[in-house]
Amino acid sequence: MKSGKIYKTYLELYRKHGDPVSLWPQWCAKEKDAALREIIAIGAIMTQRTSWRNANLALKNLKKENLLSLNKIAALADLKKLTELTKPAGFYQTKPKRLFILASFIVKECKSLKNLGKENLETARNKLLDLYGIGPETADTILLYALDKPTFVIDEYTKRLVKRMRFSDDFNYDNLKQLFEENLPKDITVFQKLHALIIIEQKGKKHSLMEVV
DNA sequence: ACCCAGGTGGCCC
DNA sequence: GGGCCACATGGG
Repeated sequence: MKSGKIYKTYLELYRKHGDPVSLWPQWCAKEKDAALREIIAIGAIMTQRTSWRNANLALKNLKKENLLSLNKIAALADLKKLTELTKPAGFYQTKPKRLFILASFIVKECKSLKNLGKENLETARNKLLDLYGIGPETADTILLYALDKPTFVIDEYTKRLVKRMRFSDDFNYDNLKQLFEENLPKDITVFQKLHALIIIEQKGKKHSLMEVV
């Protein structure tokens, strides 16, 4: 493809919508940095094929029970409580299990999210992809937003943009990811902001998770 | 009574 | 290895 089209789109979206501060709920902004990164990792699972509104209900339930923490989730004896609290996010047979597996991996194998972030990007990505319930989009969301790694997230919104703008007719996840990464400055804030702007462009700010409190 | 929402893993061929 | 399909809740 003609180089620069993707970056130009970023600049246009930025001019149109302004700085996309955060896709995460307002109440998350009050969290401390390390806690916010954990919420993002947990939220990445809760939002799988689920409206942000419902994902946010699950996050708020976890917060109310003081379980919005990888350490606390990993320490649970069974999935009963997780199942009950995350029910609004749907898929109650799989999401609690996925969440527990992710939390256990971070706590037991890595010791902390921060430690996972010290790994090389590809190593960390492959470790996440090896976990049950973590596919490329969830892995990249965690890497980009919770670990500040330069990896581009491809979701349904991004695919629709690619289709509409005719950036590519190959919708393979890794190929699309590579296309964006090759046509953008290797700058995590650009990756983060473009992904957010793509969503705002298509849904409108009023529907974003940010507004759901 | 439909349809859809930050996907993923398990089938099938 | 690509193409379907089930999975579940809450809102329009």
